[in-house]
Order: sequence, then C-alpha cells, then structure tokens
Amino acid sequence: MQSVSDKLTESMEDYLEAIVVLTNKGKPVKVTDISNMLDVKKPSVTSALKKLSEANLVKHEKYGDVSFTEEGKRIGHEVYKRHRTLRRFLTEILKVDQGHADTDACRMEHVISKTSLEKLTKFLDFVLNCPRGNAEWLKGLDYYFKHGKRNKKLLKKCSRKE
Amino acid sequence: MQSVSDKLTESMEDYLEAIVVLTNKGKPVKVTDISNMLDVKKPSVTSALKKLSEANLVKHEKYGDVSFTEEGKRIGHEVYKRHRTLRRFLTEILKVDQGHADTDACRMEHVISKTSLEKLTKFLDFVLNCPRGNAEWLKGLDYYFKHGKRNKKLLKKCSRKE
DNA sequence: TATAATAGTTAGCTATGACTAACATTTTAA
DNA sequence: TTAAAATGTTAGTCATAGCTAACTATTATA
Repeated sequence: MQSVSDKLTESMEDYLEAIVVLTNKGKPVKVTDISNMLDVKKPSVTSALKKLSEANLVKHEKYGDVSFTEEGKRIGHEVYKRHRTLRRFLTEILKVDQGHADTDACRMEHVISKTSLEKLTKFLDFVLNCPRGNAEWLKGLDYYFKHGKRNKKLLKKCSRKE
Repeated sequence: MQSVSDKLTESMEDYLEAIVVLTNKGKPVKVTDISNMLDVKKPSVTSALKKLSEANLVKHEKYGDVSFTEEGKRIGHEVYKRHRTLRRFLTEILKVDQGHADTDACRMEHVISKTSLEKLTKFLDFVLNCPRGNAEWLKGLDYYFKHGKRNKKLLKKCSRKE
C-alpha cells in the first residue's frame, strides 16, 4: 500500500512534526511559531505550507492559522513518535544529554527504517519495562558509562549464576 | 578546531566512504565502481570527484583512477567507522537484518553526533565484550525479540539475585 | 480610527546534487 | 591497427529547499 507519506521529504516531515508539537500547546499555530521552532525564515514556512496544503496534509489559507487534515495529523504523529522513541533510547539507555539527544533524534527520525524502529521499540520495552532483572543490568551499564570499566561487584553476582 | 570535514555534505561523505570500501578491495578505483556502489549515474560521480579534488580530499585526473589524499583517507575512514558502529548495533543488538541495517547505517552515519556515537560505542563495548553476565542478558533480549514476551526461566534467575 | 508594529506573502536568487544527451577518450579485440 | 565497446566528461536541466528584499495584510495602540 502506497500513501502520500511515502513520498514526503525530510523537510516536509519536519514541518509536520513541528505542527504536532505546536498544536499540542493548545494555541492556534502561526507561521511565526513554525519559523521559530524550526529556525527557518518565514518565507520558507509559507512555501512549505503551500506544498503541504497541495498534498492535503495541512489546512492553511492566506494569513490564517495552520491546522491538520486527518492524513496530515496521522503522519505528523507518526514522525513525532519516531522522534520520541529515538530520543528515549539516546537519553535513557545511552545517557546522552537532552540537547544532543533531541538534535540527533530530529535527524535520525527521517532515515531509520520501519523495521529498525520496531526493533528499537521492542528493545526499549524489554530494557525499561522489565519487572526485574534489567534494572540490575542497567546499573551495570551506567557504571560502565561513568567509570569506563565494569563494576566488579555486579560482575560477581552475574558470574555466580552460571 | 575547524577542519574541512566539518563542512562536508552527506553526499560527499558517501563518496568518500565508497572510495574507502573500494580501495579496500585492492584494485584501482574507477568512476564506474563508485557509480555502481552508490547507485548514481557516472556524471554525478565525475562532478562529486571534482568537488572532492578541489577540497583536497581525493586525487583524480581526467580519465584516471581515484585515490585519497591523507585528509580524505582520514575522513573516509571516520565515516566508515560510524557506519560500522551503527550497523553493529542494528545487527548484533537489535537483530535487524543485514539489508535494513546497512541502509539505515548508511543514512544515520551522517547525522548522529559525535557525543551519541561515543556513547553507542561504549554501549557496544559493554554489551558485546563483557567477560560474563551480559551474555545472559543478551539471551533474554533475543528471547523477547523472538517470542514477544520475557523468558520466565531467565527472569526467575534474575529475581533470585535480589 | 489612524497609524505603527507585527505577521505573512511574493518574487526572485542561491546552492546542492541528482539527471539526460551528446561528446571524448581509452581499452579491447577482430 | 583500427573499429567497436566500454569508460568518462561536459553541458545543460530539474527539484528541493533554503535565503533576502520588497510588498501586503492584520493587529494593537495612541
């Protein structure tokens, strides 16, 4: 099944994602808001909105507020979901700072395959929602990040099991 | 410290990386080889090589073979290293198939920050080179990937420890 | 309510990086 | 050794997506 979303450029995905985030704030979404969020000039926004309107992903009339069509909302949320998954991996597993995590997620969200993203999601489920066991393992990982070597105490515990 | 590499586009990085891989095969690198590897037409290669020559990253005379300058070699290997690290994470941790892993690594290698890549490298060190302990954890992860639920036997082992 | 400030648009420019068509060179083989 | 095949280049086109400058519309306020 082929949909509009398959043809979207990274740039267009960025615009949709920005509109999701701005919409979530509850106020009408303006060209200026998007311009600020994406750090591009206003004419770039106008031009992007024109394309997205033509693709039936957003509604935008001259000098008016910006809103989604159903399809646009769906795609926007999809992109944002990818962003959050990647950011979660970067911050909660790799302990990357918020700044880098957001920047990187923002760029990787456009290029990671569905396949890899599904695996990553499962990975996070496994590691972060584990009833028990993974907590211990995560501690070991954190120690390794902090000190550059393994925590011998944790290791002994592991080895005794075998 | 600012170097040429900081200004390279994704496209130029791709060309350098391709030249690394082709050079590793031991035969002279031709425009056609690069064209095939990157799946672009030959005029695109010629034009890219012109830019890379001007930036002093490759040596290429009309109708001649392609080779690196020292700087070009350094950057090319750096990009390729990023690729391998990402691919390793995708295949060995997430169990993504080779095809998707390579495609994704190829695209993510240009956008991941130094910071995140360093963390990812450490993460792989921790998980894959662990003298003991992580092997058990990886088994649990694999089980979860395969069956969509946790292996109770492994869980019990973990919980006993606490 | 007139006017200044803010917001948004249009037109036109730039760079990147692909492409095709046509041409030039090099290599292979008859 | 010369003609065909393979390889490589040049010139020119296209799409994306940013930008500035100049203009128009909206809004806020004096």
